[in-house]
Amino acid sequence: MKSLVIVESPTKTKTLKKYLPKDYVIDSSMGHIRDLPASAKEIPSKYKKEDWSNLGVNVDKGFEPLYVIPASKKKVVKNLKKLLKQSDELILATDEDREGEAISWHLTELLKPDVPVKRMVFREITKEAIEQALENFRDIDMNLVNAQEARRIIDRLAGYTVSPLLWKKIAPKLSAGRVQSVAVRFLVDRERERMKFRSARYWDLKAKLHKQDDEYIFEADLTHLDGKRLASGKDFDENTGKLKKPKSVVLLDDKKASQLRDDLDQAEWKVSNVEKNRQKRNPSPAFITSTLQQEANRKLGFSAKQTMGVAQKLYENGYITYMRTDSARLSGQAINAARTAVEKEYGKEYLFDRVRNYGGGSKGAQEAHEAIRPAGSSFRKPEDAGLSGAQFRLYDMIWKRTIATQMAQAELEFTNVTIEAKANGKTAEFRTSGKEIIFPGFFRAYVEGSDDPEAALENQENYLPGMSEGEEVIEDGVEPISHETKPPARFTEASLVKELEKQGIGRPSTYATIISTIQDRGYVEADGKTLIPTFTAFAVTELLEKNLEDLVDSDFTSDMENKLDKIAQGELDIETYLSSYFNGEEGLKAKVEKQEEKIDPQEAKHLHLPLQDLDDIQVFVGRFGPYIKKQVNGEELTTSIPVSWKPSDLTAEKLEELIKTEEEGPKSIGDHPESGEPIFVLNGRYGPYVQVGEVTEDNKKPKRASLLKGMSPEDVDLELALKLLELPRSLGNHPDTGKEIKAGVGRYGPFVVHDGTFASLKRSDNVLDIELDRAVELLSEKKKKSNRKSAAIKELGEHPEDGKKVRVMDGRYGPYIKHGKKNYSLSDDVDPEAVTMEDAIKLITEKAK
DNA sequence: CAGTGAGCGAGCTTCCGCTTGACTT
Repeated sequence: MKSLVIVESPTKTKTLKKYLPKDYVIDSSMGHIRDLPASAKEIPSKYKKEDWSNLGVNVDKGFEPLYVIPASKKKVVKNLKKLLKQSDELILATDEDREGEAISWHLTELLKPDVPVKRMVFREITKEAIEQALENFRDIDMNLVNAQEARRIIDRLAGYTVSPLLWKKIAPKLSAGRVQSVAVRFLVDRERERMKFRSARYWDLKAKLHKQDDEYIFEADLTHLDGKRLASGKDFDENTGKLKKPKSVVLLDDKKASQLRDDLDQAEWKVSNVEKNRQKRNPSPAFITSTLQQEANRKLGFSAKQTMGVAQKLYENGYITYMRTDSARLSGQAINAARTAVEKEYGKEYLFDRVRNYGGGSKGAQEAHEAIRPAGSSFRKPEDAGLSGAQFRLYDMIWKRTIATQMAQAELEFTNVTIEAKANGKTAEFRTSGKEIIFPGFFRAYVEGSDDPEAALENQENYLPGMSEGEEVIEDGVEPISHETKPPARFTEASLVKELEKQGIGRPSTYATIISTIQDRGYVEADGKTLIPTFTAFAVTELLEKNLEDLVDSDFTSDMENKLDKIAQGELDIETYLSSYFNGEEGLKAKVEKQEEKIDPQEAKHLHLPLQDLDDIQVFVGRFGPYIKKQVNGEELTTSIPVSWKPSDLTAEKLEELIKTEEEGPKSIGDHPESGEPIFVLNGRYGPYVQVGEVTEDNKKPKRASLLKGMSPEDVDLELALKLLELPRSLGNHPDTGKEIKAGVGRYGPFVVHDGTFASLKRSDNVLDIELDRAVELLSEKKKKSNRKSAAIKELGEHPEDGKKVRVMDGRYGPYIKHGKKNYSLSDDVDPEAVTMEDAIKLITEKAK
């Protein structure tokens, strides 16, 4: 008897093969094999005329979905059909969650088996688990399949009815969805808080102290003055920068702080209180997808996408368990392996006396897989695993975190000491605290990273000499310290994934793509690790908040999950649910239709940013990017916001300035000494530039030149403008060859050129006043390189996505990155020695676009 | 490159969740 077993992932087929009888044929579906049509070209022609064809769901007839096989899956289906013909039995072993159940159902629908069909489920691939699964087949759970279908249809209806509204009202190709719109709103909301934020400055004192019989100097901070608490960051209102309760705290400014320091000059310093307390710490749960992405981002600087690429490789090569999971649960096998490793590596005293297992993952977790951990029944030590580069670093982190779960608690002792300084009738209270690690426990293996640098200090020791109440200490100087309150930090990929997961939005398989999607749609730009929402993000979020609140509310997903649970329990009918969402007066369809009439496109493009004193300047997003508008003397003036500006860069002052240049018209800063034409400083889409003469009707383009980086329009005088317009300019002739050397600004920045050889200027050079000697120097540096053959500067390791080698090379035309056989030059302002794998990957993906 | 912020109009854009493709140097 031949059985065909279908799983979701090809890697699983390999491991599963070991535990299944020899005559079982195992193959994979590669995820879903059928779906609603993704685009117009996937809609079968016989449905194209239908009103609902674009949705792929017959909303007029019971929300019947139209399923198609995407081109990429045709081969898979054909192959599975062939294999099934040769089999006597079909065993569906897709994942044990909502999506997995649906995949099994789609497989039966497509393969139409005329042999017996069995559903097999297991949560770990071990001999016992598989043997048990083989004896406990069940049927496909149609309620669960219905729940998945409802989820799929809801997402489609929401996404494909609201997105077109955005095309009509704001800009084509925009998108909205249950997940992405909430993610974008998180970013926009945080940015609004930052824009409203008003910083405050306050001062305190830091005292250097030592014991009478001990030279060790420690520091203590002023916390109270004459019994009243000193103001610190949390006492200030974020939106005003003023104290929330001015009467209950003491606020020191620069002068008062210095005065107090002088007053304390003759003070007596005495320990007034010593408190000790011990605390125990438990290790974090084993990794799930979201926490792995966060830690790799914090500790290794990987993006979510990179992390998943590296993890995929580790998984395929049998180093780790499945990397897309929402459960922190460790199997019995894993716990044993971890405990064995702890004992071997750290000794028995580091082993936790009980088994520690963190069941239950996040909100809405489906727990089809266990935690991400080293594969197998005994863990390979990272150093002995034969890994390098990114794979080694990620595996090492996973190994340590897993081991740590079975390690003893860490024990810490905190000592808080209060010291009083009395002088001139004033009592100043200083505090200091020490931290001692009594027993490191799991700290030996693993300490969780943090987005907050202050919290990262948590696990460091902080020595403090022993002191007792009443003891006198000696002052070694007191210094006023100024502090500034900071706005809430922008999201990073790590903190966004954390927030999404906390709200139960998105799934392990989608966190990385959510971030890509919102970037691709132009809602977000990454600046290093931070994610910054664009003007478009503000416009879209505003429109949704005002008109379709559900879609930007994270409660929508939790509400949907509750309904899906009911469907999965057989307590709610799928059509009833979908109809209540889509039809009726309060349904999505009617709402969108109503908004389509109601919303004025011009008003939808009008941003309401939390800016103060805007004085009727209005901000819009338009076809050519963001622009501003103001009525001046009955006339409507508009002008572009330069492309490099972010929403949070806007201030009333800067916008006034833009309007002013527009209002005054092109303002001449003088006439060209030769032609006599006026020279203007103008503001264009790419920022400020200078122009000679007016634009005439006859299509002739006037001479123009952009301002250089860091130049401000009001600083441009005639002399500077002429210099800019002169580029490329001649520097004279090369002393050796007699040929001319020119300086100019090109696509890759300022350069000098001689006899067809270009050399980029360094950051410290200025193209406007660079002299011949310096140009010769730059060119000869370049020449030295050109006489050499390319040489490797640094090996970076393997690219996480394709495993090809990445290295930094020094070539004839300057340093470049070599990725497989492709080369990418580095710009001159980066230090080739300091290039990291992360930089290289960024460059490669950018250039590949 | 760069100034504008409108409109002709066929056919298209868009969602979320599963999973990894590989024609040749």
